[in-house]
Amino acid sequence: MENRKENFSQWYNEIIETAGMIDKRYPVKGMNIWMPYGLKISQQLDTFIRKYCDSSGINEVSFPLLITRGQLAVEFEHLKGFEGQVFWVTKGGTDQLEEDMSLRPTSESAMYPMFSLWIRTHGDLPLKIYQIVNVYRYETKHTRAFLRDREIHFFEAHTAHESFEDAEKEIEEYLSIWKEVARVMCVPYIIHRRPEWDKFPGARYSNAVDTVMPSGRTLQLATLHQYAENFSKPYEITYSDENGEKKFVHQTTYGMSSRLIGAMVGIHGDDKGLILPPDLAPVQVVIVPIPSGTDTFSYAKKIYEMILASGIRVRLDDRDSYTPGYKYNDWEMRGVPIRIEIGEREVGSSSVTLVLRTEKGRKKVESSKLLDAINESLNLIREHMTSKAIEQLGSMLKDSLSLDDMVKWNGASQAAWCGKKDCADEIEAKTEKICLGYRLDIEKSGECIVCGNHGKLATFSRTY
RNA sequence: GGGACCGUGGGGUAGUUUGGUAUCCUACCAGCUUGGGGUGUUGGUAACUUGAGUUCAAAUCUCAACGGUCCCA
Repeated sequence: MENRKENFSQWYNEIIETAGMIDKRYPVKGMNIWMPYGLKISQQLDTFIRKYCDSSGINEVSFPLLITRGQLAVEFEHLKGFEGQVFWVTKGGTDQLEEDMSLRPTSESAMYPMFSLWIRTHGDLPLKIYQIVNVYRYETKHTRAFLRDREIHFFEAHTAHESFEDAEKEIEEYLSIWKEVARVMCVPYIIHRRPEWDKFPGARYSNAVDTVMPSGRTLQLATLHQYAENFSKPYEITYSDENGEKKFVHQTTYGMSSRLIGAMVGIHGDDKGLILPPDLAPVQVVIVPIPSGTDTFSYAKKIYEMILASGIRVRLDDRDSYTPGYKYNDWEMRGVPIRIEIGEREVGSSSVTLVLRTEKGRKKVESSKLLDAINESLNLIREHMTSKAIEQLGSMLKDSLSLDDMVKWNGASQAAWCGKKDCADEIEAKTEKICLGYRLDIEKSGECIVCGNHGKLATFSRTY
């Protein structure tokens, strides 16, 4: 296993394959196979996302994959923002299609023509839907599993509202959903208002949730967009208000992707491999029996049944061809939060030995108190992971007082910025760091690090 | 968008400079052994990305495609 700190990129590439999350050998660039372990993690996360959306009154739908050229071209900025990274279907069988169709790069242009049919009156509003589907982007260079794929496992929520204010409230609501998602991932984050030139194509404004990877590059985890009437006008999504007046709806979107998985891998892992948050780990507890003269296996099986009955995701590693030591390393590499060792000592004393992935050392627990001990340990692991990740994020974010400071610092840099593109461009030219925008979760003003005019706290970094 | 490097059994590699018999580790299969931190041992299976070119002869040289990795905008 590569050293995570010194060679993060290689470590990352290696662990996602050896842990059995994906297989990168599929012969299409940027499209990988989700292997069972990786898929389970992703599905587990989707389950939480669905739960939070459903309880927030956003309903799941599923739109077709193909979008006609005509649909895509309705909103000019939107089309322009995506042209160059769209996959096109131009043939059906041997016939040229009358109209080319794109593999959705995102679903605005698929959904909004339908919105204009579905929405008639203010009684139809708000309309709130989401889907979890694959989207396609023709990245020509440097694909990277989970972080920059051509086929992307994607969550997108779309809402339509009567007023701008209602839409603004929805964006607040998105943020509370995000906080729940971040909590189960144990991933800390910072929030930005993206600069004008970097907002989503067609949006009024874009807010983004970012985090910092151990490599010092920032990673965008989620985006929350205010569209106002920018899409409802070209797509003619209107409703009649109480006075019978025709009005355009105000829209928002919320997007997340498998980058979340990449973030978890990168942020929590160590030189031994993955460390998975208890809520998302496909296996929360693994039992390793240690063969000996006495029958340790039946006892291990009993313990297994007991844990299983309590609803905890448990696995009994009864593989005969591997030694206990091999299994310890194997499950640690896969990031299983808790390991239970059962040998003749445990059988004799009616206990088990507990090992936490986030801690050194072993604990002996009486089998009668085991379930409580497991639940406590899972909580402890959540706390360990969260606090360590927060500390790590803090250490990757540094205030800079000059461009020289910024150049010297390998992580993300924070500085006051006046908001002008010229200044951001100069920072980028001299430091190779991109402007992520103003911090939305911290209010702080100061003199722009470039021009000295009034500015607010912003983040600059290399990005994924 | 520009540039560099790379592609050898399932994974990691030696061999490429100087063209000629493909190395080792790991994994896998069979057996014995072992088991509280990656058991040991014996035997076996398995590879030169693809296409075109140069040549008596190409993993090795040339060109292209595809794929991978990194750096710079």
